[in-house]
Amino acid sequence: MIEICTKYLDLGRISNSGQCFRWNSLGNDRYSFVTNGKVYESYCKNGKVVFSNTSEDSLDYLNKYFDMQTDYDFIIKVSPQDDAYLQAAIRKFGGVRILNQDLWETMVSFIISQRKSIPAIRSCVETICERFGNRIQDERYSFPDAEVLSNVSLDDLRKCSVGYRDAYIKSAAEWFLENKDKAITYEMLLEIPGIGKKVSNCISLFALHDLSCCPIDVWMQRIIDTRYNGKYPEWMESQYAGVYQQYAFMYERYLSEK
DNA sequence: GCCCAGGCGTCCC
DNA sequence: GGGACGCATGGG
Repeated sequence: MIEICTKYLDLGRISNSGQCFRWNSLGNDRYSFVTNGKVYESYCKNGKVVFSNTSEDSLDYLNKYFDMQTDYDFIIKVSPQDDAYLQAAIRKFGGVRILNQDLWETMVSFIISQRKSIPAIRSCVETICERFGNRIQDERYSFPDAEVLSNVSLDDLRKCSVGYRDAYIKSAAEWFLENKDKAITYEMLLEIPGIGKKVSNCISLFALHDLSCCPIDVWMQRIIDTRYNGKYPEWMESQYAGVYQQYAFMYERYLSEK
């Protein structure tokens, strides 16, 4: 068992943040998630986040995964104080951090994400893991690496409910194997069929950890149209745009559910 | 059954 | 460079 202490780490909200698709609620505010080829279990106790089924050798990984080196206090402090909408979003979702996720898994997850709901993305990703990943424990499987998916037939990919994205995934696998020794950038990702600005921004934010990247999906466009009269607010072009975007994305979805 | 989803590629102007 | 259109599929 290891613990991480912070006020900006809300497991429940992170699990529903739309940046990760392999988190599950275990009930009683406990969550499991698959990353780093392992299944982690976590809960919050006395202001600390506890990882109950792992030891010190995962501490460095989890500190990186949960972005503990970034000062969210500062990011929130320098946000525009006169923007009532953004400040309300921060108050509600300030416990969400931008995760440092695996590049390859994030590439495939967000290629799948286009024109799909978050539950549908989770379902697709989980099916791909069950069919092509390695069994870790119980019914949990690792995310298959690029070499494995590059050798899977389009038919077998399509059986995972990815639809027309099957060829995108396969060409992304080949691209990734060719470029795996290079430093991948936002611009390079745009070369891959099926990856446009929005998806490349998501990958750059959630895997390359460029906090200035600001994915504009249907929810963000709705925010621009209805909350800012069709004009991009200043914070969308700031150096922490991706973080503010995450709060706003979740806040707008939250408001629509009420 | 209908509508929508963390969009993109293509075509056409 | 911008706008219309088709796209596979599941969840609500």
